[in-house]
Amino acid sequence: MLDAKYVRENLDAVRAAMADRGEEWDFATFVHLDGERRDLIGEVESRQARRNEASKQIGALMKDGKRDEAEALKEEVRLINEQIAAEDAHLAQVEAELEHLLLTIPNMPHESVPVGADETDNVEVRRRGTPPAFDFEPIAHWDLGPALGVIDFERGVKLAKSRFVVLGNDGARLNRALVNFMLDEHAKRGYTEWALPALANEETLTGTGQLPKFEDDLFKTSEGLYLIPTAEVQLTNLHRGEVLEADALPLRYCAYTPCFREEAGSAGRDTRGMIRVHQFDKVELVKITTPETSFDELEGMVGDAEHILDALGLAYRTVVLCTGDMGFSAAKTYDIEVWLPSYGDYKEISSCSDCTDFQARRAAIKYRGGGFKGSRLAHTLNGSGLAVGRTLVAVLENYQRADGSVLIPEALRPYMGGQEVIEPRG
RNA sequence: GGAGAGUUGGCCGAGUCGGUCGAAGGCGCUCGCCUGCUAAGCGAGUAAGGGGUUAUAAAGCCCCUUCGAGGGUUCGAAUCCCUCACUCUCCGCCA
Repeated sequence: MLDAKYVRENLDAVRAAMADRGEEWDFATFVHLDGERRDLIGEVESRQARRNEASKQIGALMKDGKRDEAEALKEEVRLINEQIAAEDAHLAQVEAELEHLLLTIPNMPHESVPVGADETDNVEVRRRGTPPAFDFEPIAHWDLGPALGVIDFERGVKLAKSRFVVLGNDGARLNRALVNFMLDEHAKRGYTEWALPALANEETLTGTGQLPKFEDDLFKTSEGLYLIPTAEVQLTNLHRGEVLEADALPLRYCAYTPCFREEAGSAGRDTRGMIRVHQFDKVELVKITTPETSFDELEGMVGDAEHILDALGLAYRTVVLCTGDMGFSAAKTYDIEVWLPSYGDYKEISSCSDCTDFQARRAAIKYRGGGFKGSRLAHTLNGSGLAVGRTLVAVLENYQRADGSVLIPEALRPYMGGQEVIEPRG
């Protein structure tokens, strides 16, 4: 959420930013509601001030036994209250509309973000590793997985519905190895690990920006709770409504959770395999920091995510998303894309964003003690480190061999009981 | 799921026959004084959000709201009434 005052005082800049994002937003209604709100507040408050004054006088008069004078004042206050009630109702309606409007405007892109319309305008910042050169025709994971007995698409559909998958045998074990490997590596780099609820309430999802605008992307329970689409939601909201101490920052958190996405609107995209599914595992990184260090922390977070790919020996490239491709809450986002032979291209495996104070304002995450009076909004960052399902896919596809087996990257072997190869079933 | 107790400022904790309570006291924190260093001591300040004022710097000043949330009674509610949420204790159930 952007600050109403900021929008009011920087209308042109915000308009330009929304144009860069390719976003429509109702500026005219905002200006109207914002002005109306302030007018109403002025009126209501001056009446309240008069009422408070009169009430004090009544108290004093009653003490002095001047009943008649007190009664006259009581009558005046009754009238004032009627006026206040009417104006208050109007004000509440205006504020609700304004609030809703503000909750639907995306974050301002950082000045370093390239302006562009869509993913073709993203800018590559680095490329590491070399895609494997196969002396045989590599098999896509949607064929390789079932052949190895490690991925079962049909049974995922049977148990739940389409776009759910089952991992079995060495696949289940590899998945667990990846989770543990990632968490251990991030712990070494200063991230504190958390275990979190897989469900979250409306306030939590509003805090990080999924609600109210993107409810269609979420699974919702009959009790009004939502299945989390990412651990970012929980890690960031851990400190919702809190005032943190400046010297405790930055907070660096990580967590493994399952993630649930309705994937509404993506029918027909990545339909084969387990690239886009309703439930997947992810290790998430979140930082809460100060405005001064936030963009440095973003660079560090990207490095932490890339480290996992380096350690697994997977080829990848890192891109800065342009204004038109960035997510709702982000001021700047780096995507890390891993090489997938089945796509013959790099495919997103991590997305690291600096949300500046956008989520902090929604979630009231503040800090104090930074050499200023009172408290200020913190900055929040989040990044995948990494999407486990896609990492598993990348390992299978990139480490496959001519005989149909898959070599296990050395870094993972300690997590697989020393196992070095996944052999075809049978 | 049933019964009872509770929910006050960064933290702890006073505060019910309704007004002088945004709220005693303590801790913590900030500034100043004192002090060979440290410790202790002394003085002042220290909730949040919003509106206005000012030069759309900072500070200040004025006003409004907020004592879990929402509603009610009243000229006036932290204090009385109702509903809900959460926490704790006991019982039940259970991995």
